[in-house]
Amino acid sequence: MSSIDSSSFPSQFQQESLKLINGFISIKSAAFYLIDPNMSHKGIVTHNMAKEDDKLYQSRYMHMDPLNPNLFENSSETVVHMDSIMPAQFIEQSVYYQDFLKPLNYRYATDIFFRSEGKIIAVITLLREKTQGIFTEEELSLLRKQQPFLEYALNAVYLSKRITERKSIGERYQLSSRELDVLELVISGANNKIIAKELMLGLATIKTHLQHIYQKVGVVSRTELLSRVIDDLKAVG
Amino acid sequence: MSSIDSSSFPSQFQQESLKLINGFISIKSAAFYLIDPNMSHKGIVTHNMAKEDDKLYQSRYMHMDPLNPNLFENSSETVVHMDSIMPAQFIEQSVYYQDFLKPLNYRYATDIFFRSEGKIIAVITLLREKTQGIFTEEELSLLRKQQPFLEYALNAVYLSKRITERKSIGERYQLSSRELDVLELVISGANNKIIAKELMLGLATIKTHLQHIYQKVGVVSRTELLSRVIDDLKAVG
DNA sequence: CGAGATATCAACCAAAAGAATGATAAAAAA
DNA sequence: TTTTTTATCATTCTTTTGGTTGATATCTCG
Repeated sequence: MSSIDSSSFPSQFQQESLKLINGFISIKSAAFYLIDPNMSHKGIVTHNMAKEDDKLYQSRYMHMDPLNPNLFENSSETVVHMDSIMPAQFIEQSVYYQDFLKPLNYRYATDIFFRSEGKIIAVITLLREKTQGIFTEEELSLLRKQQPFLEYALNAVYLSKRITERKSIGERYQLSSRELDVLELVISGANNKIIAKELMLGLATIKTHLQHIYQKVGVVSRTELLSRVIDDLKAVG
Repeated sequence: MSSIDSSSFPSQFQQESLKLINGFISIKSAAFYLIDPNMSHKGIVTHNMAKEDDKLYQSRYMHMDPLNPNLFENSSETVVHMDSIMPAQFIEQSVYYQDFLKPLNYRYATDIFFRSEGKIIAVITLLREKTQGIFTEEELSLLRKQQPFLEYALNAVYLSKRITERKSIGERYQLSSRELDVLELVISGANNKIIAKELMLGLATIKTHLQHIYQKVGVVSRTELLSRVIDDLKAVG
């Protein structure tokens, strides 16, 4: 129970997240979507919701969803309630509501967005039927308090899983070819004097290159730089 | 000056957890302890609390703490409030309160326990002063709802990495447990001063431990040490 | 019990790394 | 063509790390 099967890891994370939220606030259904770079849904975990409903949503109604993540890509909102961004009459008259939500007996929708490096990488959708009432400010506030930790944990899990599209440090931080030469030797354990000799450069030059590498990578020391390399390797392994 | 990169720091999980809890209930101070098999404190992250206070607790008062994890090892409690398990007069007359809590201006204490395979592996201690009032049932209930997810995330995100890493490198080079503590922080990118602060040791002690690590691993510098760790990770992956 | 390992700290010195500034020249990009 | 990036190096100063020696206390294993 406590140890983790890495194969089921991401979805278990999603399940646990939904369980957590379900413990806090009353919902009819919920879904936790992982989003890949081209914004098609992946790794969907649902709570009290038929998979077909999600399929329908993606194929026919996603583009008209007022909570579509695309619309919030450039905002910093973490929790968005449909009834907070548009009047009730407007919602109830919309095609999206009449054709999609209403037939499934949903009335209130709230999305929680999770970002990584500015981009939305995951969304939790919470759905309520009419009788459960609107999402209150207190409930939304609770969700907003919860979001940062979920986002942190998600990144710690999800990002380390995105091995395929992972780029090496050099590409990721746009190091110049000479800087890469230096980095390679640093990783091999060489000190500056040895690097200088190896590349037939002055000691000062190596130091300058290193300063630039630190800047680009966003670290302040050789130790942190190597630490970063180790993290990248961990993400692969 | 040289601040460490918080994104790779091992204690970030603990920091985020405390931030989360601090977001929805009022506390004066908090601490997140990781506990190793022999129940000595490790990896302490505090919120609004001096490290010395924790040191004092561990050396002098831990054994008389009514919320001592040892006392709950065989229970399944997740959230325990001191005032829920004993009468107020009893607490206020106890040596533990008079000599430890009171001088530091604490009155109310609640512990959250996290288990792995039945054993308590981590504890969050929440402390309030008298004027903040007792922890209410609603607050305790909120914490009990939060606990399972934190426990899951702790086991999944945080500890799994930490433990495997510790074992592999530690066993290969026969490092002592303290040397591993230092190595772990070196790998995280910390410099000696920060390691000293984190482990609450003198700078000289860290240097000595490092010398021993260098000897055992067969390197002559921090850079080479990290290089070796990178190689080892590559070999595994 | 005693030897060796472990954990802690001090003081000192040397070497390495890092920070800041400035300079020159070629290459690339705008 | 002008500007920006890259590559090269120098100087100076501060901080960090490494090397050594030695001290003390605890713990563990034979």
